[in-house]
Amino acid sequence: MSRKQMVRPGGRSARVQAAVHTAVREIAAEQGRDALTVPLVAQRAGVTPSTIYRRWGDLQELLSDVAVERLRPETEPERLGDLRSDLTAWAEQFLDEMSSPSGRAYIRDALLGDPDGSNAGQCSAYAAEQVDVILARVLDREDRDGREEAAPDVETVMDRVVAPLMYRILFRPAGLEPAYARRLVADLLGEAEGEGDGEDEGKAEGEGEAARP
Amino acid sequence: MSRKQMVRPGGRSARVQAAVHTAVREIAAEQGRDALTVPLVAQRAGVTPSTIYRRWGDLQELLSDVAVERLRPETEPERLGDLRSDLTAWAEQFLDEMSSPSGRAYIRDALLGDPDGSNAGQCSAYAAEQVDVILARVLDREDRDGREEAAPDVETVMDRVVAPLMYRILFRPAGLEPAYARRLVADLLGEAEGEGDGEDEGKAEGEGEAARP
DNA sequence: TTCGTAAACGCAATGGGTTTGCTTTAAGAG
DNA sequence: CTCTTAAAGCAAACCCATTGCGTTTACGAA
Repeated sequence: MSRKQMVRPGGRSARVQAAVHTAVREIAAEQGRDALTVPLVAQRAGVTPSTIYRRWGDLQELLSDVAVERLRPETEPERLGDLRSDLTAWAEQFLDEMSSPSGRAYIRDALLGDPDGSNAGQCSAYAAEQVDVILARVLDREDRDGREEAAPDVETVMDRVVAPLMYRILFRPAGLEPAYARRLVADLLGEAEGEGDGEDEGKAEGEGEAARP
Repeated sequence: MSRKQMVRPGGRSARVQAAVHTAVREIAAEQGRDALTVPLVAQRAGVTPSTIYRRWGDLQELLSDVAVERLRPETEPERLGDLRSDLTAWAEQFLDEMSSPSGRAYIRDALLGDPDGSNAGQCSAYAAEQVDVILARVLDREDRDGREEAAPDVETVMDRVVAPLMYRILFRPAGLEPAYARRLVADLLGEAEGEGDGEDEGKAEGEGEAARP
C-alpha cells in the first residue's frame, strides 16, 4: 500500500498532500509529463523537495499515487435497462477513457511506481467494482419481476472484456475502436438479439501481425 | 521503433551495443536491478556514459531494449499432437515464465521505456507468432489426413488466453496458478474431451475483490 | 486546557546522475 | 586511398536525489 494511506489524516499533512497532488496535475497539464520533476513539483506546491522524497520515496511512486486517484471511476455505470446495453456502454466508455494518451500514461504510471503491486490491484478492483454494479442489477431485476437474464460472473467479465481491452491498450494501441469493445461483449453474451446498427462490427483491424515465420 | 535499429549494423557500434547489453544483464544478475545505473553499466561495458545517453536516451529505454530481447521466445511451442494439448502446454509455460518475478520485471521494463509503444507491440507479436505456429499445425494436419479440428484464429486466442493471462500478471499477480491457464484454454476450446486429471480446475482463488459497495 | 511525544516539514550540504559542446575515431562510399 | 559523416570519447557544468539536523505541528493524555 502506498504511503499516503498512513500519513496523518488532517492538518498540515493533508494540506501538503493536496498541494503536491494538484501541483503534479497542473504541471503535467501545462508542460507535459516529461517536464515533471520532484523539485519542480515541490516549488509549485510550496514545499521542499525533501518532503516529497520522504513521503513518497521517489517521483514514480508519487505519480503512481496520482494516477490511481485519477483512475478511480467517479460515477456509476449508466443504467440502460438490460445487461447487454449496460455492459456495452460501460465497455465502450472504459476503452475510450483508458486508450487516450493520458489514460495510457496513467495506467503506466500506476503499474510503474508500484513495488508490491497494490496500486495496480486497486486499478483492477475499480473496474471489477463497476462490473459488479452492472451484474448486481441483473439479480435485482430477477428478484423484482422474475424475468430470467443470462448473467456471467464478475471474473468471467474481467477475463472476456476487461482483460482484452487492457491488453490491447497496453500492448497494441494502434487501431483500437469502440467496435472492438462491442464485439467483446457480444461474444460473451451471445449475439442473439438486435445488433448490427450499420457500423463496423468486424474484427478487421488492418494490422500485419502474427505473420508466420 | 527503438534506436538500436538504426545504428550502423557492424563494427564498433555493434560491439558497443553488445557490450552494453551484456553489462546490463550481468549487473542485474549480480547486484539486482535496483543497482542498475547508467554510469555503472557504462563502466562495465567499457564505454562512457554519454555514449549510452546518446544512443538510448535514458536508462528506461535501454532496459526496455534489453527486456524485449530477453522476452523473445527461444524455442518453438512443444509439439504434443493436437491443438488442445499444444495450446494448454504453451499457455502454462507462458504463464510460468511471465509471472515469475524476473518475468514481470521484464514486462514492466518493456512497457516502461517505450514512448511509441513499439517495444510492447513487439512483445505481443512474439506471443502471436507462437500462437500462430500452434494454429498452423491444425491446418497442416487437416491437409494431411483430412481430419477436422476446431481451430480458432490468432486474434481469438490472444483475446481469450493471452490477454487474460497478461492482465492477471500485471494487475493481480496474487494467486496465479497453472490451473488458470488450463481453464482459459478449456473455456475457449470447449471442455468436451478428457479433462479432470484430479487437480483443481475451478475458478476459486480466494480473493475478496469486487465486493459490492 | 496544558503538556509531552513523535511525526512531519524546512534547511542546507553533498554526492552522483544527467546533459552538452567539442574533439577524435573509424565505418562505409566513391 | 581519400573523403564524409555517424558514432564514441572526453570533460565540465548543471541539476536532481539523498541525508543529517533543527524546527514546527498534529495528536493524545493528564
